[in-house]
Amino acid sequence: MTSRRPDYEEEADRGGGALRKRATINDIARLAGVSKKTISRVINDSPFVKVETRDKIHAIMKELGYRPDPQARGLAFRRSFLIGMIYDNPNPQYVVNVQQGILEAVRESGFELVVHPCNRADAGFLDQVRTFVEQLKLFGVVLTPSVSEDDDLVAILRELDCPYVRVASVSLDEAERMIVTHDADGAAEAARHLAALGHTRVAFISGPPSFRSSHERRRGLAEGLAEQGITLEDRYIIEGAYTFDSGVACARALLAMDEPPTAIFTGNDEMAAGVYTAARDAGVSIPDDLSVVGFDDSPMAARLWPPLTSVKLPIRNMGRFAAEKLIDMATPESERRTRSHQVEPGLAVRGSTASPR
Amino acid sequence: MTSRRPDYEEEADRGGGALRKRATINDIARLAGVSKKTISRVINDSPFVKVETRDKIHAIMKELGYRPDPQARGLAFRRSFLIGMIYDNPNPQYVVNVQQGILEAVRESGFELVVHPCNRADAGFLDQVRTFVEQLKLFGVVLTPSVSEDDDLVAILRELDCPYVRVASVSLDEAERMIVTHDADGAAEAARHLAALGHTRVAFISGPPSFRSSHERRRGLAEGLAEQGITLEDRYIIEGAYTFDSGVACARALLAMDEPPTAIFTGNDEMAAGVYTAARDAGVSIPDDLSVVGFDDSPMAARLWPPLTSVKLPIRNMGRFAAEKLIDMATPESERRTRSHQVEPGLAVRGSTASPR
DNA sequence: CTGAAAGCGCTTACAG
DNA sequence: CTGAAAGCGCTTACAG
Repeated sequence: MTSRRPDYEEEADRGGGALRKRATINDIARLAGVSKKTISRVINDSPFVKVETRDKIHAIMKELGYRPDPQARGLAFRRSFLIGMIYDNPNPQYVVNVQQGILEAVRESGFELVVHPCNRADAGFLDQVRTFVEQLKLFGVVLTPSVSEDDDLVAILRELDCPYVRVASVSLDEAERMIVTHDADGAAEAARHLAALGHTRVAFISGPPSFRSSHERRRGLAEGLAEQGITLEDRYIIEGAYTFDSGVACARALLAMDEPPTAIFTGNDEMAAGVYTAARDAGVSIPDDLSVVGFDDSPMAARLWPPLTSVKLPIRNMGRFAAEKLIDMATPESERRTRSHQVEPGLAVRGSTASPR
Repeated sequence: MTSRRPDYEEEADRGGGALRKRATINDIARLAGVSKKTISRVINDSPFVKVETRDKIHAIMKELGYRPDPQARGLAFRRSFLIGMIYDNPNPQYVVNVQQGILEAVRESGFELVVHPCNRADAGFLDQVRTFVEQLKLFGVVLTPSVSEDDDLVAILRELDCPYVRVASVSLDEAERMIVTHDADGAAEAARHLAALGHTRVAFISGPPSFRSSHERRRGLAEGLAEQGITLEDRYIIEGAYTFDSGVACARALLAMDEPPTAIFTGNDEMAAGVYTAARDAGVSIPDDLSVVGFDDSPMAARLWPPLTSVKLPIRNMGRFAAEKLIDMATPESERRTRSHQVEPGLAVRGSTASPR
């Protein structure tokens, strides 16, 4: 091989194919003096290759910078090396964090991430997901709430024989296929925090009932309060929609009560921001007149005034754990690293909570 | 073909391949009584197929729900049907919006989106991008700031013959490869708004100088003020880092001046939120004592109190336009829809701006 | 432990 | 306007 000036190579190639053509399995086989099947065995970590043969092949691969073509492998395997993330969560911070977690897990693994936002309200929703998974022959998919709660969707994935991991507030499937976020535990921690401050009239603004998390967060709050002998009264439970406007409206209703709550726990931070607005309009001071706790610990939480106390989920880790489980499914049990995939919510305590007057 | 009960099919298949095996080009060819080359011509919209032949083939494809396998086509084409998004922007809202725009553009097109966040400060940054593009044989990539400003990165893409479109505040490349966001125009609009309110002592908290946008936003502000006969004084220009904390620090310095500004324009909303904190600590009231204008119109802008006036970029459209340009590159000029890809910033006027006392 | 043949589902290059 | 052959870069199934 004669060495060429890079300039020349670039010049010669503009508009054409790759520069130096990348080595293929055939090149490696020829150089190693073995069949390509043996190269294939090395690529796939088969134990049926003599150690010296393997080492020699590895050396040649390294020298040529050889990397097997995922497209060709995929065609032969009838499966790609792509992991899909299917989601309908409107919270960008959540989405980006999960993506980052998945990417952390797949780094150096040869897998790549394909994103697929969707809308469960769309008529063609299930068909679209089916096409997506089928066309890309996805290696597996990560599902986040609320699509992770959709059993019809899961049925399609099973039918297509596409591995999946569901991220959800509560277990909905076999353990290997679940990342459980224990939202109730986080809500219970918020409840204990409020109880410790001396609150007894605690209200809950829930998300829409179609989200599991709405129920889990409520359950956790009720149980956490009950531990301290406090009742989450029905009159203090009100249904929001996980939106800012619904937070404003619900808070207005609560603050207009004859005996208004001294603390409000909201299903997410977005609604907590709505509570701030309603409180301001009503001349209610946070935290002096009213304590507020959110859920998500979004970046906004720390930017509000006073900064918002909020339940925090390790979202990036949730994405990473999910992808790791997916990859584990393809790894022989013997070679699998045992690793814990426990998700534990926490509470970021800030200035929006204080003892009632 | 005998029809089977779905139950049975599911039963029979668990853990195996796809249920009913999907039709291939060979099935279509056999049923149509032509060679697979002719099917291939139909798939690729070749004009060299008799109309009746084409129609017949289309009918058969439709009946069988045939969709060509992108992996197999990709292997033969030496190029995948994946579009990459390479980014290092820390703003999740921005990232998610661009992603949505790209997905809008590729919908029904058979392309899919692979995301690749990265860090320009990493030692292996360029190599990682090269591997990503090379391994996936990307159809093309969309670059957003600040990676869109990286000429070394672009050189690699050219070398790999990978089409790209750069999203940036100012033109850095041929028109077909650029989505120009005209940040300066948005900043100028902010300037005109402040001037109209009667402000003359206007300050600018910039982003890091390594971002083009920092310079463009400053330039636009200066030019917009100059139009109205107002000077953006050097003493009122201060360098931030696009972070909340830097916004706090810069605003503190500005408010401590003997003759503090009556209005502050920040390079992004995150720093504007920092200005709010510094103003609160200093007992300075927004907008009575100080007007504030941000950039991005992030969701937080409307949640702050008072709601933040901010320059708004059509981020989703920017992503869509970029992907459309990419797809256009592969479309013969004759069939290309002419469509405008102009990006125009706007100004969301809210409660954080008022006339100075 | 290793290999020759056939195949994954498409396209290119050539021929007619 | 249409097709037979070879090939894209891998793996499976079989044989030894």
